[in-house]
Amino acid sequence: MSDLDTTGLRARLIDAGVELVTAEGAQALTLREIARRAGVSHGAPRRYFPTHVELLSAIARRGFADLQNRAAKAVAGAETGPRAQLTALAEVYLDFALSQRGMYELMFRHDLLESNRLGLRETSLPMFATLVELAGRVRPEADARILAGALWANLHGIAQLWGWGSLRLATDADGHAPLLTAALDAHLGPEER
Amino acid sequence: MSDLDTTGLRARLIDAGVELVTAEGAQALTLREIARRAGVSHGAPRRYFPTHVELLSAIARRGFADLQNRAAKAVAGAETGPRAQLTALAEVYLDFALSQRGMYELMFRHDLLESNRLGLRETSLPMFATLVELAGRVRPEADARILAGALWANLHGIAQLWGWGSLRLATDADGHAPLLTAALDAHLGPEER
DNA sequence: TCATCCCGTAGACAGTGTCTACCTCCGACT
DNA sequence: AGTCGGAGGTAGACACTGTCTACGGGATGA
Repeated sequence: MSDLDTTGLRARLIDAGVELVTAEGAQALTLREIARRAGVSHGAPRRYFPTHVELLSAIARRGFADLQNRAAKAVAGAETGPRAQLTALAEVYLDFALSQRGMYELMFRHDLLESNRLGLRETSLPMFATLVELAGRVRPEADARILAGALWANLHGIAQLWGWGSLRLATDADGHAPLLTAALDAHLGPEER
Repeated sequence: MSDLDTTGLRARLIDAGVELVTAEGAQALTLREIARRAGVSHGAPRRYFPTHVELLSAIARRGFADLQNRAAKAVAGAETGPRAQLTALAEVYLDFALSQRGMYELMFRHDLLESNRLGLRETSLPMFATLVELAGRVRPEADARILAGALWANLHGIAQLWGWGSLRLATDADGHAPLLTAALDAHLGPEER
């Protein structure tokens, strides 16, 4: 019944979708193609996902969970101190967005997901909570939620604009790194305070 | 031949597309529906736009031009001083993104546009150029392109995350304003330096 | 007058998401 | 043991999409 069931068709459909979006991008996530890759007819998914959107949402939830895991691991593995942990979190976030482009794209394609109803916002919440907590410790004088929200927005914007080439800089060799450090320095203050 | 022709079918198709995306959002921009609204058969657009993507790109170019106009007007109308002009530019940018959601969404849906080939990046460039110029005057010690890029990314992220509800703050009444001022203060320094 | 294109029509085709009728097991109940 | 019922998947229809191709018609130019 839940996504943890690794045997049933439900899980196989989600698996196929994750592979597909990773390999081919969000626009490849056709209901019929997912069914094909899962080895069933195009009508079968309807048993478990009444609509295409619900299947895509289940796939996106996998992405949010993945990102959440990476973020938690990064924070735990970083040197202590909120600033270093935030840096690690931000690096992992951008790395995820740029290495798992298809999945990241899906995760923020609100027209493809049941964004408003339960599920997705809840899944992305824990990462934002740690973001708020760490941001509050770095700059106690600021509104932690605003600070964290602005920082998240900055990361998201870098991922999107850099990710598909809207934003090209003179220093192409460095990639997105200078943007990331600029964002961190701006919102959190320079590294050595 | 160009988008400026207000009589031919080419311009009528773009007009219909702009109205449609404004009223119904990006996913409503069907080739056939645009043709219907322009009063022609579904095969007619092919004369002027060999593919769906090219028609959508022409519509998006209208959006970029509109945004560019608003930005220029905002900068011209603001009090002198780069910081005030940047604030006005940022406000206009966010206002555009949130009031013209469908068009803004289309403008950054790279899977729908001929993003790489000529046209779109060039259209969004002048705004970025003024962004770079103003940013360089506010903080001469920083790399202007990096600074402008990071700020643009922040605006874009706020527009996206706030725009469809990924980012909800405690202070719902204020809307996105605190995020905007946080971003401006972070990248440009507080208002009174 | 007649030939030539420009420009739009109309139909076909494969592919899509959704709906519905059916079929085929397998387990439970009498 | 025999039968019933429903869970779970199949298959076909439907309306819609983007693209392609054959066709028409009307103005323009030789």
